[in-house]
Amino acid sequence: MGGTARSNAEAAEQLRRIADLLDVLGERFKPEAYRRAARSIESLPEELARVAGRGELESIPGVGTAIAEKLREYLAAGSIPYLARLETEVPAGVVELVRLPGLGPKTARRFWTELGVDGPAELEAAITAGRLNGVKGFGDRKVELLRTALATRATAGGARRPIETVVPIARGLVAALRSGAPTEQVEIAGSYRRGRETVGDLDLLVTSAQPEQVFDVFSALPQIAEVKMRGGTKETVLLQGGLQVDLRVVEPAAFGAALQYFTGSKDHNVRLRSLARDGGLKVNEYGVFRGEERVAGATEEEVYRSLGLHWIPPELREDRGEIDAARAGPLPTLVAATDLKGDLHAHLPAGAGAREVERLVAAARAGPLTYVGVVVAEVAPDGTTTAVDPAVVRAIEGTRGEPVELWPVVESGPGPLPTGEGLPTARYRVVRADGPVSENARGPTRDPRIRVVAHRADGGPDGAAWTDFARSVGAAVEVGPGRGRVDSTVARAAREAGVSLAVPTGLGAGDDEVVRDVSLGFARRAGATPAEVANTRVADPPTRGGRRTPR
DNA sequence: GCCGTTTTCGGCCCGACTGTTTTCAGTCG
Repeated sequence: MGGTARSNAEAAEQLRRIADLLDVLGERFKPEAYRRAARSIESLPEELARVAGRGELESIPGVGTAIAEKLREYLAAGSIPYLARLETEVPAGVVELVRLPGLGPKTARRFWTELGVDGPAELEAAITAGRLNGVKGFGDRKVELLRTALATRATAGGARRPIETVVPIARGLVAALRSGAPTEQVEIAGSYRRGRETVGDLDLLVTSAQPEQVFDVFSALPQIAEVKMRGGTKETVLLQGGLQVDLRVVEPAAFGAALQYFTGSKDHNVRLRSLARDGGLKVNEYGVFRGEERVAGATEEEVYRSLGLHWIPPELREDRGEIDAARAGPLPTLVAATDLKGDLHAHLPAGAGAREVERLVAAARAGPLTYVGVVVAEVAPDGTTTAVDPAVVRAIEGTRGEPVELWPVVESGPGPLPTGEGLPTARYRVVRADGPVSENARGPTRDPRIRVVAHRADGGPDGAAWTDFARSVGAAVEVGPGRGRVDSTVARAAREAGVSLAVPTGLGAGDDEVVRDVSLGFARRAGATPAEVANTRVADPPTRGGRRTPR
């Protein structure tokens, strides 16, 4: 395979380009079909080529005969002739026009076909030359909006960002609305609530008897850079830093319906609404209706119940079979913060002494956690070892039998552990997936003391190889944010292969709760129950073969 | 282009907001 790998992400990108082009060509339903297939492929837990190898492309939701054929072309040749043909029909600049805020496919097509304007630069020139004056549908205000869109396109903050960077911002906004505005309920909906790895914007939902006052307070918050739009029930703003936030005010009787609606995902909602239609009901953000009568709306539970479904945790609302499951019976209870009884992998700050050990114990006790695996020595890829101060090791060992036990841990790469390097005695190993997990690396690594496989490093093995490795040594896979994150897709594949997950609690990290909650979100998106998470167990969890390490 | 415990054809979620509008089209989420 020359050049870039034929990744699922790249295949999805090809389908999205087809969708964009079809949009401009005025197709009605095809673009959404291609985008739905793209989303589906992106969240696939395995490589497209393997699915294709089994002849199962058509079993991917949203992929039918035509798209499957295009995917096969892509896998074989790295390109799709249909896409190439569309690209000759539509100038590239016209697709760029659609990316400008407030400008959609209809307008882009008009610019292109009626005015010969086929790109942002050409549009800029046309505006300057006054060629839009007198064109139907383009008054002064509209032209001004286009000018602004063109001027800000380079600095658009529209990209999705990692959820862990958005959590502190979101919590600040919620706190401000709860304390400073006349609100009753305040929740964040959208992909944030679904715990997605990345967040494109924030959807805030509140109930209030005085929407105008809520908008006034919100508009005046110091973190808000610009109010983009404000109506009677919703307001859209841009924060400093470019994150877009939509705030909606609804009445209490509709709060559950609105929360459900704005939590999504889009595919989940589409399926839910067609299910409702089949049952003679209508679902919108105000409730579930039979004719004029509202039969549900105040809580999410009653919305789902009125459709004959058990409540579905937000993290599972991706139209991957959860609706059928919720019709058949209650869904499994997913792991939650209160289930976590310990942390298998924590670090002390560099140069830590006995005081930092005490601080860690106090933080764990507040958790409340009963054990913490603390890294006392790290082996770098070149074999050099960095160990904590011997006094710290003694302090850690001194917690044996205490309400919070600290367990000394060695962290290394996947190879065999160097011997005679002055390593402190460790209870178990945390392995960084920072090198190739080949057979000859795995063989000598068969070490029953490997408990956690963590930190997928850049350039390290992919999620599947890593999961295989974890299974082969009987270890749990650590999920969570950050560089080399293990996202919910990898975690789901691991869980389905029978591998336990480890959820970091963030002890010793800057903001404990953010790391813990984001990691929990990934585990929940993977469908993990408490029993499938290693650090929900109270005692020292069993290693491979169900044995317990000697205590 | 996809999809089907009413369907292999005829559907495809639905409402808020804006601008240029005297009744609606386009965009967005």
